[in-house]
Amino acid sequence: MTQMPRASLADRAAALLEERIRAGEWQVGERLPGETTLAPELGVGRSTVREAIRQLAGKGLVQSRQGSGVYVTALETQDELTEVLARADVIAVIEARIAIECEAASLAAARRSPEALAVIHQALNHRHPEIDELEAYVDADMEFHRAVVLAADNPVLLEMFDAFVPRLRGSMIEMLRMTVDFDTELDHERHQRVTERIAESDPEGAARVSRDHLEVLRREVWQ
Amino acid sequence: MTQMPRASLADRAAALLEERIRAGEWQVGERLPGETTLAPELGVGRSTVREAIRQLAGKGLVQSRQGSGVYVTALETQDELTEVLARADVIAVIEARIAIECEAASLAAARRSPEALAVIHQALNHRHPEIDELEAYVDADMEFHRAVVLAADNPVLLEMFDAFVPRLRGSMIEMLRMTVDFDTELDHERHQRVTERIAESDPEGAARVSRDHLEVLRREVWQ
DNA sequence: GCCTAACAACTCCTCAGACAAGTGCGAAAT
DNA sequence: ATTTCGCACTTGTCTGAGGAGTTGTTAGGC
Repeated sequence: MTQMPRASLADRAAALLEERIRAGEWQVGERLPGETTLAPELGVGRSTVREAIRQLAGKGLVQSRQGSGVYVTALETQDELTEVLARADVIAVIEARIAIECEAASLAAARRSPEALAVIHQALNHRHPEIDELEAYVDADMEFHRAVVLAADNPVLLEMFDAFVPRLRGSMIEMLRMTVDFDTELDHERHQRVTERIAESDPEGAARVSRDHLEVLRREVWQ
Repeated sequence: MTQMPRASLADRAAALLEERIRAGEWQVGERLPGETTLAPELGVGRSTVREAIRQLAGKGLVQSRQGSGVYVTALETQDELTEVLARADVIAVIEARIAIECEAASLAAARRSPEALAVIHQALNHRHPEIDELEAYVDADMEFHRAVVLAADNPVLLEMFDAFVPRLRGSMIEMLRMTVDFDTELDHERHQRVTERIAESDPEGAARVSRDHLEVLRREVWQ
């Protein structure tokens, strides 16, 4: 019987690093120690550290930038859809959002479960137009839209929506920072209209209002 | 403006190898050429080839065995979306298809590139209502719908659609086998209407006709 | 005080060469 | 015929040397 070959040093180094990343030793976006630091720390040569890092890069956990360092990009391995999303431009993502959310709003209106409606209302109340911090505003916005998709009671649509969020968050914040005359009152009003249509069991109306809302977003970005 | 740093040699080598693997140059279980062969072939050093292979190993495409070689273990990485799709029931998938394809038809009508339109027409001609083999009929159907999504010119929508196809193919074939009085003439006519709306640059019409077509499908399944 | 340019000290990227460790095959010895 | 040995070939690992890009500091000019 042949002995099971123990895993290579690079494999073990990769596993060790992955464990430390998942444990939260470095947050997403943070930089890992340099190769020359990690090598003696892990008790291996520099090229072995490099191969370990490449392995994690293949899994989508880290990303290296020449001259700068190796950065944590995610805590879980990313799938193909998020990979496509990372490359796609914002317009394409918004168009896909229109597809998902209009249908979701329509289905939500058709199904209209009282519990799901309560979640939507709750998310709507979190969306104060007065929120001054951009990040909090965008997060509250995403929470509302997710509640709508959740109300559609379709796991496929939800999975797709969740793939969008991390990609869009940054762009939305940046966009709002650029837009000087963004009317939060008007924005909030549009969300209220979506909620009303769903509450009234008006699928077509819900879809239409959702579309109008997101088309505004697309135009904002396009300029 | 700062220049976008081009991908590293190792990244490009990995992409090149991945492409050749997916193209079927080596079957699952087969051995890749040795590092010392690949290095000059790809025009890079041996360590660079090693890092490229590590990257693919991280994605789960290959696996290396010391003293023996590097072997192909899979042709595609298991996607989270496809995992969800595998569990989701057919109704949920069709609903998601409605979301994607209506918007895609609408965008296709709005953009209406002559080349994409030609592809749609070609796919439509492949869809003879006389096709007696169920599998061929469904494949021709999928080809047509994919052409529509392709015409939308949105990589995100296309990725999602492609995730649907393998999941739906089997169910569609089974469903058609059950449906005794399936009217292929009527089915073909509906596809023609979609094509016409796109050719006429009528986004709303294209979306509406697409929806009607898929709603029929949903009702067929539901019963 | 503010901005810019040059610089130094990092970082990762790539290569070449050397040797270790494991595999597989064929020839030689039994 | 079977076993053993050795050789060729594979991946694994380390090191040293530059190349290339980034970042922070510092000196100089405005």
